[in-house]
Amino acid sequence: MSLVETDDVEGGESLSLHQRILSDIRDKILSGAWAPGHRIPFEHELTAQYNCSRMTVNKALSQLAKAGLIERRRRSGSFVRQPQSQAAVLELHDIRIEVEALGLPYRYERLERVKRRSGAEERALLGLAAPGPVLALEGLHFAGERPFALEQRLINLSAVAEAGEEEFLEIAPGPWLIGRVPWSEAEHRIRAMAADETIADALDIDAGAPCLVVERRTWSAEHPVTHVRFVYPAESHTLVARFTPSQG
Amino acid sequence: MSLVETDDVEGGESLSLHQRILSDIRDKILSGAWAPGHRIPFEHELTAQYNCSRMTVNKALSQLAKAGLIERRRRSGSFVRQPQSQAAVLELHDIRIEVEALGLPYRYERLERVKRRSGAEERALLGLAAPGPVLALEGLHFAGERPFALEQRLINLSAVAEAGEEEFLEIAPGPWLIGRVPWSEAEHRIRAMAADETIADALDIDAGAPCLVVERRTWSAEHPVTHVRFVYPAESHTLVARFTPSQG
DNA sequence: ATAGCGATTATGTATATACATATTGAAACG
DNA sequence: CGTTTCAATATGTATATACATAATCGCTAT
Repeated sequence: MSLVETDDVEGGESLSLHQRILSDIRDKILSGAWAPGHRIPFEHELTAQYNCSRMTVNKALSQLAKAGLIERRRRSGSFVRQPQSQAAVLELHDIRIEVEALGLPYRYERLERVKRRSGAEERALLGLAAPGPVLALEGLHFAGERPFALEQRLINLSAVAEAGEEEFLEIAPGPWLIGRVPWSEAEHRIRAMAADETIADALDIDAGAPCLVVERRTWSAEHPVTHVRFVYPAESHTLVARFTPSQG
Repeated sequence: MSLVETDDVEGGESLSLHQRILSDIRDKILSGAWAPGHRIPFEHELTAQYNCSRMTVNKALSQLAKAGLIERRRRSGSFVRQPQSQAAVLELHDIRIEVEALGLPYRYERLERVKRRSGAEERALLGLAAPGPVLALEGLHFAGERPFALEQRLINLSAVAEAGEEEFLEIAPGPWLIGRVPWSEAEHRIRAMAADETIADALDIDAGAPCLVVERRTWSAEHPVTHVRFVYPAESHTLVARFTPSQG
């Protein structure tokens, strides 16, 4: 069974066998050759076709199933799934890195820092059940001399007590938290908003000007950690997400 | 080796063994118990610990590595990776489904449909190298009686010839394309914008009002397929993305 | 000392095998 | 005729094993 009939001169790359099987099938699906609903050859057929063991075929098919490209049904076989779930990998970069990528000097400046017990609104933002101590921060990210983004943040001090000791005068709370608290879950909300007086003032734009607002809530092992709202002037910012339906 | 010493009364769920190993390790990492850089027990240690074969442990560790939570080094072992890459899974729903989820009747209405050779600007939007036939569409998605989103779309007719035959009078091009052309790659751009005259008119809002703009380019096996721009009035729309750093 | 070499070790990939589990289709039965 | 039962089948998971590959450690010879 391991004669390795090198009759497939085509590939010649350095892919492992199960990767080659996976990508062959994925290409058939993406090229449309195998339409949604089409039944993929049974494991034992692929086993014969690639002259390999079932485990190897299984590895490829399991991954395709996890990627959502195919659906596996016992006794029936594996089928190309109907609608591509349009799941996109959206990477939200560190603002410092974003700014420096523009070739501009980066600076963070704290505007406000208040420690208090969470009110009802703040509990809602954080997803907290009971009141507790929170740290409310407001700061500005600069690109050169111009304000690049306004940050309004709540930190749940019950989850991250050390944050209470930190001043955050020139270090942004984002990177500080990342290095300290591993996150297990997060939620983004992205929307457009007209700048109100406060925001217009901070960002040095006209009141009513359109802004992109990105809100993020983060949990670590079930505990709410932080809620942050970034407000970008519309001209200065675009979120870009590039992605593929599966993960190869 | 398969005595299955049921000494672990704790779990009791219905997870497969490799899933349990995976989630145990993931929890240790996410809880911070194993900090970045920490060396994870060797495969043969986990093999002993869980009283299972190396293949089973390997399956768990391979998946953690693919998810980016750990890094594997030959001869050295596996290590918790440094920075959580903040990759978010952003799902962009079908607008029809979004509207119907709000309990409102959905309707699509075509505003414009022009077939022409692509100009320079359109080639840039689509990512086309050479000029070719394109279909330019403009349409409105309604939630009840109110305009919900404006859609401006270019379809590369060299890639999807059949689209040239379709009128798209009441069927939105999005779902039509999804069912016909499998996509292999896409790119999103998300930004805020002030409504210009055309947009304000179509969406029945004031000129200058903030809008959320989502642009998407899609490829199928290297060929540019379509470029679409959705414009939402700021009040009517928020993108939500919920995600975890790994994929369990 | 140090450059080179081989033994050791952990991971990477694959095989052959085994049994569990869900589902289907057909035969047996009331 | 409808229902139950059962065997066949494809996937799901796990084992034991084997060899490949890369990196590191320690020894040796220069």
